[in-house]
Amino acid sequence: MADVAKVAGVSHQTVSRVLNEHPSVRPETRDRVLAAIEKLGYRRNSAARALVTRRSGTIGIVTPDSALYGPTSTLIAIEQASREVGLFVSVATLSSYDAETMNHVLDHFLSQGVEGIVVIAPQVDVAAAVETFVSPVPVVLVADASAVGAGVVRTIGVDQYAGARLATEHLLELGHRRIVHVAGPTDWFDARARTEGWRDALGAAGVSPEGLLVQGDWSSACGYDVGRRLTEDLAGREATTAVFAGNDQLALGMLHAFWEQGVSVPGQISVVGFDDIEGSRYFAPSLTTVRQPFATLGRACLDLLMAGPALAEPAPVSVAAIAPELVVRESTARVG
Amino acid sequence: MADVAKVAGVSHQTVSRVLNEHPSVRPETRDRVLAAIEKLGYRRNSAARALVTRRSGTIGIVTPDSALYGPTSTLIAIEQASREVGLFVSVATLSSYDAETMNHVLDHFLSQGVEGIVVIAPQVDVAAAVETFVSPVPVVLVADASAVGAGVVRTIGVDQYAGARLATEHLLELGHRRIVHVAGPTDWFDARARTEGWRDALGAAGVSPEGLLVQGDWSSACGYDVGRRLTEDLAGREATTAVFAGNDQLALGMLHAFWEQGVSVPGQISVVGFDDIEGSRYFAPSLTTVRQPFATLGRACLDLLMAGPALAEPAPVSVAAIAPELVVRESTARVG
DNA sequence: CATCCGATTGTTAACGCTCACATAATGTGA
DNA sequence: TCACATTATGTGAGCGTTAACAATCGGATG
Repeated sequence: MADVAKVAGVSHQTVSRVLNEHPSVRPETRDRVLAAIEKLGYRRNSAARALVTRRSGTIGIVTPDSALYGPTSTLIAIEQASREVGLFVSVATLSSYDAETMNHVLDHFLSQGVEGIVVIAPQVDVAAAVETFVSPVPVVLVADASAVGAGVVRTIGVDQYAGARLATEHLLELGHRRIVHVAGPTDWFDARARTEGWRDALGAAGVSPEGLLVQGDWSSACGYDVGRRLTEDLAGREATTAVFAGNDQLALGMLHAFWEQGVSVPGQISVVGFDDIEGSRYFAPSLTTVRQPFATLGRACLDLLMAGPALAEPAPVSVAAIAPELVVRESTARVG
Repeated sequence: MADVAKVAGVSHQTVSRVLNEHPSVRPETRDRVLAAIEKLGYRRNSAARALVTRRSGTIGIVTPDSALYGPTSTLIAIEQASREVGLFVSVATLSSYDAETMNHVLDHFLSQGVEGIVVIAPQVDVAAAVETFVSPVPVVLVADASAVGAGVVRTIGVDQYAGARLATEHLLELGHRRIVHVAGPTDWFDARARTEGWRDALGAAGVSPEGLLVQGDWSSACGYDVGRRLTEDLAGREATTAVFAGNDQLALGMLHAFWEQGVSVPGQISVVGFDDIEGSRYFAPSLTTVRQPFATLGRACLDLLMAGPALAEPAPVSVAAIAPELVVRESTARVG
């Protein structure tokens, strides 16, 4: 910077002013400085800048290391939203969710001078680990509303409960009553909320969920197994006529099982998924599912992060939920 | 740091020594400093550290903003490999690949003091933009070997060509001759290499690729369209008996089209994909495909990045290719 | 004509850390 | 006992930037 100043015949501070687009710099001077910068191929050192301003133009994102659709999509969405507002992101993935590891990661971010931290916390223990941390910069938790505990952090997420109700009510409207739900792992907020939504929708329609809940994980393999088992009691009087899968992968596995067994979907059984993953439109048959608006989530997440002064007192507790959308395709049909 | 020094009754330099695990600090002193750090909740400011050392324990990853399987998986893999060696990552996604944008991003990384940069460059223009950049830290290009140009960067990638040969030879061995290839966008290295592999495998078997190449993109929608068209000429004398899809999404779309039209896979036509995406095992039928070893890629990428002194002269040009693996499932069968 | 104002530019002092070197403390062998 | 390593610690400078304040200049004002 000193070199630039010398070439342009000004002080280093004037160079700094030009760089920061300070208003009171004569256009002529500015041009001279710009020319010098260009000539010397000068680049401002952002470490030095961060040192003095205490800002870095960077936010930190913490995410579990799973490669599952939800967390991954969320990560990408936040990354993109950040780029739109000119922020860079630093990413840390967590394989264990104890408070110590979490603190270590948040420490790193903090000492890097991040201006905010987003924690993608699909699982209960991740959220719990965050609660123990007091941060000088805003922290946003991407999780279900039910994750809010001590509440020093702002929370946002897609309304999984509403999505599940949407899905279940869709099946109910088609006349289904025996609607099995294959749930994801119980330590996932999403799984819990979806199960709740399904249960409540059933309850509202006067249907008992008794015996209709199947505990699973998020995998297609699991969906396949459940599909096989379901096929067996398809003959019975009290046959299942519809399934609400915890996610599209589960649905895919089930579809595969049904296809293999010659069970017609939606002829004999209707299937609804959750996520609208890339390709679910082309399953056999194309899958009715619940689409999560990740782009919206990403932007909302950043809005929340940037709301209020960066170094404010503990942020106001706020919880926001984004409405998902039902995408009706060919895997669901009127019962009978 | 001055505060810590005061509490511990030492100089700031000694604190610095403790933090950097310098050998010549008396254990007793070290403990005292550590206690003071703990007590004060002190965190080292890495901006200041980066300012003077010009290192940050962070690497930068540049990736196109597409949410496609390849780039995304690569990103995750590198992130995980980085974590394993204790490096943090900063991510920048690019939506345009001109040299200016690329330079801006690399600038940011550099001024942040990254110790290395990984550029995920699935497309030709991304790689080209990198070539113009001279970096004081090592740069690794994740791309096909054919991306190597001016060659100031090290290149690594999965051997798409070999994968395509594997896939095509598998079909050839099953007796197929009319093997259509649905290729990805021509500005993608992967698409080009896969097409080449297919063409060469055909050539080696004495089969002309004439009229068998279909230009597509990576989408299921495109696969579906091609599938529909293929169905029409399935009646003819010179019928296509197998398809090598550029990726699994394309394959999924085709499978959907065939399923819809009542075309039996692999009875009437065999299908091979590429990627082995989550779920391809549960397509209808389960998909024969080529698996890319992303975890290996991530680790290799980091090895390459960390090989040699961080601030060395232009790194030796090196190109490494990782062998993919054919996963045979039910979408392929002997012809006839 | 002296004074004050705003626009522009320069000067100096941090920011928090590590590096190079100086100094003090301890041990070692002749 | 003394010179001489060796180990442990302290001192001062400087990394490249911005913030705060000072200084200069050309009017406009009274």
